[in-house]
Amino acid sequence: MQEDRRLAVLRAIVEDYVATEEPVGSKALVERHGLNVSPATIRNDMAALEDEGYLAQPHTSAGRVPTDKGYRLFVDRLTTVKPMSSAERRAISTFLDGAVDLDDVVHRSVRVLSQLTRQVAVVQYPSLSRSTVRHVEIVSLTPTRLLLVLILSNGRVEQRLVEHDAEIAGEDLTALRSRVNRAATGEQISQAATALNAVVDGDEPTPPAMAAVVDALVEAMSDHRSDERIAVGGTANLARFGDNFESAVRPLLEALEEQVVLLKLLGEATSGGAVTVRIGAEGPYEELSSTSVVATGYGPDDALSSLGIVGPTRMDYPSTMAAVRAVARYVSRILDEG
Amino acid sequence: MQEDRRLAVLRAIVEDYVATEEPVGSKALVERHGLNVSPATIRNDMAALEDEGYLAQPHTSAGRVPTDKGYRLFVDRLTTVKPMSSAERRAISTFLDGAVDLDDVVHRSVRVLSQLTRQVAVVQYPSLSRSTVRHVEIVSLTPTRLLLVLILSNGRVEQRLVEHDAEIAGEDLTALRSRVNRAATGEQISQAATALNAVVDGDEPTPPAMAAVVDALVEAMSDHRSDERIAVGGTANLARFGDNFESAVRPLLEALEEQVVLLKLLGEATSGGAVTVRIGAEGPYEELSSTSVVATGYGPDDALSSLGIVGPTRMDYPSTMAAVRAVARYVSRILDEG
DNA sequence: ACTTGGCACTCGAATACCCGGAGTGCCAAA
DNA sequence: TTTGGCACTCCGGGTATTCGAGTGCCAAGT
Repeated sequence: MQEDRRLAVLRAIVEDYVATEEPVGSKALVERHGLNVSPATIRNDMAALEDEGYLAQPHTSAGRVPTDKGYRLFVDRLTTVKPMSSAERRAISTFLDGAVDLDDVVHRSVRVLSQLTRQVAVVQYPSLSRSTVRHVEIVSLTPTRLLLVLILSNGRVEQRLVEHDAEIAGEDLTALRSRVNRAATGEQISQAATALNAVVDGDEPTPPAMAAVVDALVEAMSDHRSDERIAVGGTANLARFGDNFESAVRPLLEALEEQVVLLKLLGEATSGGAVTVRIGAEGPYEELSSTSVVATGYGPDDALSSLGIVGPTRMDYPSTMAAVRAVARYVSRILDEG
Repeated sequence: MQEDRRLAVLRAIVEDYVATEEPVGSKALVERHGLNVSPATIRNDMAALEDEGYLAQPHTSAGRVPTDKGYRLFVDRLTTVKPMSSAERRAISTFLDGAVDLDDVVHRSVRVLSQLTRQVAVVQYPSLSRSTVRHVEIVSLTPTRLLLVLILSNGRVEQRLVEHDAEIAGEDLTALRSRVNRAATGEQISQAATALNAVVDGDEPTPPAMAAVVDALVEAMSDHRSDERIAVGGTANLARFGDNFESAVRPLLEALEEQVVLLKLLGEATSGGAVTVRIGAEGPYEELSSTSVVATGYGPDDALSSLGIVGPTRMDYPSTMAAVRAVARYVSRILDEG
């Protein structure tokens, strides 16, 4: 009974604080929400919640503010991710449907996500590691220069230049091309790499430049630089951080340029289809103690890559989570079709 | 005589103001710099400079601050772009030499430029329009799907998928490939497009899918999306804008995401090898009235593309211009070699 | 066992006020 | 044309005061 009300109070405080940006007091609370009790009762509850660490007072005789722990409880137990309006759904789909290639999908996703949430959006490019080899093309640019083009199932195209000493005859090149494709096409990228290496070590006589070509391909496959690419958008929304520029915005801007940090943050989210929320100092980055990350995986099994938003701990979690989830779904669908 | 001193005063004020961020008064001026006159004299000069619009007073009985016009005169007539220290030169070259591909060059450039100037750096990707076609590859993915790979002299690789109805025999494909390459290879991108179109309209019988292939290639060539790409870095330096977040930083962040605006700003700079400076409201964007752009072209003839920085009007122009110029030169050199 | 009204208390935010000092403009003398 | 002198202005920072929202606690009520 009382327990129920306490949770209701916590929820109400979170909602009010998110909306007003000001510590919320007992009186205002009971007025704004339909609690049928007196302010004094609420005060007792608030005191209890504070003891348990869910609320905090900026200073004596000010209203209460949710702590990280309070937000945590809020998102874990008090939140029902509210569905997006059909208008929003339509906006997402039409905007994303206009994309012409992979890069464009990513860019549009960042954009729509940042506009929807009015936060800084972050989208990791689809990672190589899960995708399969669709085709390998080998082109002779000059007598001693080969261009390798590696086409992957996720739409990404990597190319490498290979120099070699001996000239290669046309038919050798054709043979090389077909052998490489036989070994790699259709394989997941990691298997493809080992399969290619096996070809070189095998019994069949290998054309002269084979080793160099295979090396370059394997390197291109295991080069996860493109795994690490990230698109960021909506930085202008940082303006709404309002106060504490030096303490909050600057470290965030720095983190946004340090892709490693971002990847770490997003990475935590890739597991299991749900939307993940990291609140305040829960992560290992102290400088980001006043920011939260809402992220989720996307792509097949939600395991291809991840996307999300970064914002102040004081944010509208339900809407934000809904937006992140919705965008992730649409992106997944589009990647599936493409 | 007096004219000379006035200019010296203007220069001194600009330098002091940039360094201290505070309006500079007559007394401080004559102390800090070796002017051999009394403060009263300086006051007269300052009053004159104010009449002419080069200085302004934030309020009565405060020191003077340069106006945009003042900065303009400063960069136009009072500035000798000071050479970079050899340490800085070395830093630039070693950092840039580590780049592995075109994207990497661009990214590293933004990075080094933003660190050097402690401003927001902006680098436009090398534009297609000036580059030549190095090679066109046509790969048959499935019987009815062709992959076109267009390799340009600036290192960029564009690819397009083409669907067609009729199946294409291997020798037809080879013929197609060689004819396309004969027409396009080595040509500037615009000429290549017209040459390709000419092939289709010519007398020789054209293989069935020729038209579709040519169309796709021409479209890829005239698709200037990659012209419009831009890399931005060093946004964390915006923190040093200090005051006026809403009025200055927010519009800037928004502009940084509106690539069109950035391109416009950079675009002005592409002409004639020198470093261009746009100060405050000189451009068409009123929201950016307290920011300056320092930019220059790079690449052969400095006409390939452009790079620069965006920062507050109150910035150290000589150093900044030097840094921009130095980075542009190194990037040009690297692109030349690659 | 909760809830509620009352009441004294706290503390930040806003307001008013004052003061010092840096800076100016102007004038008369050099 | 330069310079010293002088009266004046005005911002920034410090202090005092007030105001009010909000709290904690207690005793009474259900």
